[in-house]
Amino acid sequence: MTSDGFGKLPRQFFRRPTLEVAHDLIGKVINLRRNRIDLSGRIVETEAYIGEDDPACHARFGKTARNAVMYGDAGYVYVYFIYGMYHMLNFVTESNDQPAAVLIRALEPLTGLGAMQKRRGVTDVHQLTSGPGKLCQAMAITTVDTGVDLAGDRFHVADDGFIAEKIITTPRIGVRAGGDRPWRFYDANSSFVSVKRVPRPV
DNA sequence: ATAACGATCCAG
DNA sequence: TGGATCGTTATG
Repeated sequence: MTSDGFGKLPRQFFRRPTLEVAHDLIGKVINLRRNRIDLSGRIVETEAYIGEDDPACHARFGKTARNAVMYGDAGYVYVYFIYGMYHMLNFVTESNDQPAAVLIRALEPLTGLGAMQKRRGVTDVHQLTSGPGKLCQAMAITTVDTGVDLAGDRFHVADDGFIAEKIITTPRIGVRAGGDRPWRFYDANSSFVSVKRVPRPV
């Protein structure tokens, strides 16, 4: 049923330049199981956070207990808690000692809609996973998931053959310092993107 | 020890 | 457009 057998992305996929990974993740499918219920969603929006020189990256102050996983190998989950009530899902990229990750900002819900609606408290499918905080709430993703290996079976990303026809690049949403970097990507044809922002003119 | 600040979301 | 709400980090 799910795209499981078609192609779970290997660690190699994540062990590349973060901007490439963030771009290529558009259209891929996140699969995970929560309370014996399969959940899945197609990635329609991402953002790259790259290294200690990126003022918006959590690695800007160097290695700490919270961001340690970003300094490890690629293909692992990094979830952090923010604003006292929301969780943010990231996938670690690049190689060891190159702290970087891709923030998953929005999904098109595919499987487990009922469970997502229950957790979100709404039924409108466009309100389930169209935002980084929303998708974590819909899929019960918390800091407990930090460190999960995406090469495993309980939480992975797959390629089911879908190809986004048009991917838009814009500055990242909600960041102050480093807000000028065009490191956000989204599927132009998706109605599940969090914020429609016109790409900054050249 | 303490205070300021978010890679957000939703109500008003 | 402002407030909720608390872990992380910097500063005294």
